[in-house]
Amino acid sequence: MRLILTAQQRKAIPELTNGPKPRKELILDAAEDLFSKWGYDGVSLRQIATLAHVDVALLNYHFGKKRNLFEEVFKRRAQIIHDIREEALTDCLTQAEPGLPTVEQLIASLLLPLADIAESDDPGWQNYCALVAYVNNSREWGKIMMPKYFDPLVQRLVKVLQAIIPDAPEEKIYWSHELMSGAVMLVLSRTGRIDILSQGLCKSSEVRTAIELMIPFCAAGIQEICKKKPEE
Amino acid sequence: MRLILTAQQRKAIPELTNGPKPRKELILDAAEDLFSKWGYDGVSLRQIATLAHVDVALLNYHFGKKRNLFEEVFKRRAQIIHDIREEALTDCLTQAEPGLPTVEQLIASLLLPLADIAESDDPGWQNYCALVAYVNNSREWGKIMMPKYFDPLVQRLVKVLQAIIPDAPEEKIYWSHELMSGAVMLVLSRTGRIDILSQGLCKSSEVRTAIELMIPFCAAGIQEICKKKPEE
DNA sequence: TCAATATTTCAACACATGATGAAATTACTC
DNA sequence: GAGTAATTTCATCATGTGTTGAAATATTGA
Repeated sequence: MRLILTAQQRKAIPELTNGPKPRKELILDAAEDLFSKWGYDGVSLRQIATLAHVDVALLNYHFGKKRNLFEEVFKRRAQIIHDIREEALTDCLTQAEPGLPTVEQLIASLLLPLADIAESDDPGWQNYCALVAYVNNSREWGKIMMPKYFDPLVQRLVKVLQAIIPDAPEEKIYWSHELMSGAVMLVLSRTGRIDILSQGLCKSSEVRTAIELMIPFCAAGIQEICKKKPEE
Repeated sequence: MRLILTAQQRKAIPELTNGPKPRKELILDAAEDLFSKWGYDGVSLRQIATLAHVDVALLNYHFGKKRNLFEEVFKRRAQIIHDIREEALTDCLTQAEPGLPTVEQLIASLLLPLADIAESDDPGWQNYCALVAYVNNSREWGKIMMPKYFDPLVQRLVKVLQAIIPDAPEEKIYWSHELMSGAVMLVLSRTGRIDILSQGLCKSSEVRTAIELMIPFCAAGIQEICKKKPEE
């Protein structure tokens, strides 16, 4: 049996909405799925090609080397996710005017969009969230991809936090973000560990639950370590 | 030039303390180093053999398949790290008797040993910490390795937390741990991201700094989300 | 000293990998 | 419909992979 359909055959199949997806996107979808689950080195081009029902050589035609395919997968949704979160942050700030939002409001504005995205109907977005977590924890990719697409927003967050908690030393703000970031990323990667640990009581698939708890958790944490210590 | 020394040659070199390390351990050291940096699939047996100055076939002789080598690397220090932390936890509990420790004391008893280990002089321990973070975030390894060597202690932690905050719903305790766990693991993996983000103000190599901030951060977070909400 | 055992090396295997050039097919434009 | 450009397939390359058996060497114990 032949799983790889010709372009003709694919056109003949009436897709859900309208017309077939371009093969270039099928490849990105498959790559996103596999990379998010097994990491860059854990996936071969042939696995991707098979999942996308496409010839291996086509990956090279559309994306060149493997590294570049990975970057394209990451880039595809990076801008979208950035824009959504930036808008939420801006809304949060304007709503608080002429004052400033609370720490909790601020954090919520950046985390709630992630919950929406991670629990979206589109499995592609779910995979992508796990991919971001993978990249963030990766030595090789983190320093290349995150600064470009995610750090600008973090810098804005840091500035606002400094305005809200003016006494806080800058490094504590950065470390606070690091801790929050670790929590977010672990939740987004949905490792299934908490399911085992809690014997089914908690499910790592319930990203929104986790994020809604994370907001007060981190807000309290940040305020705790940034508050003025009593003289010792 | 021949980098692979015979056992004879190796014996001739007076090692720092006493006698040469058995080759089996040299292999584990090299594997630990590389696996912690590049992950399971990112490292080949030949890379490990080269770093250990050892023949490739020797890896198979001592450890069998690659998967097994990885497991042995993980196991080697897992028990040690568990025992250290368990003792610290027990100490914390006995010191608080006949009462209970505070949330902060409890968390500190489990996190401070990690700071000691991660900032140990032995680079092997530093690598190992990053390896634990890798395993914890990994789909394939997390469910296999963590439940066996790390979860028992977490279960004890959960029980004590429930005793300290009796009103807290069990799932919130588990989620609290998940969030803390994410923060710890990101710090232990020392990705270098915060160095870039903060333009050198914070260094991901300073694990102790991060962990000392993390303790009040998480303690406040846990108490915040576990406290009784006012009626709405 | 010598046999038995454990360790280490060597050479090679079958297979998977990323990559590519050329041919075949399809899509598009006039 | 012919001709051009874009897309897709096919066959293949060189290299790297994990793994293994057999030979060589070192170690141990009597």
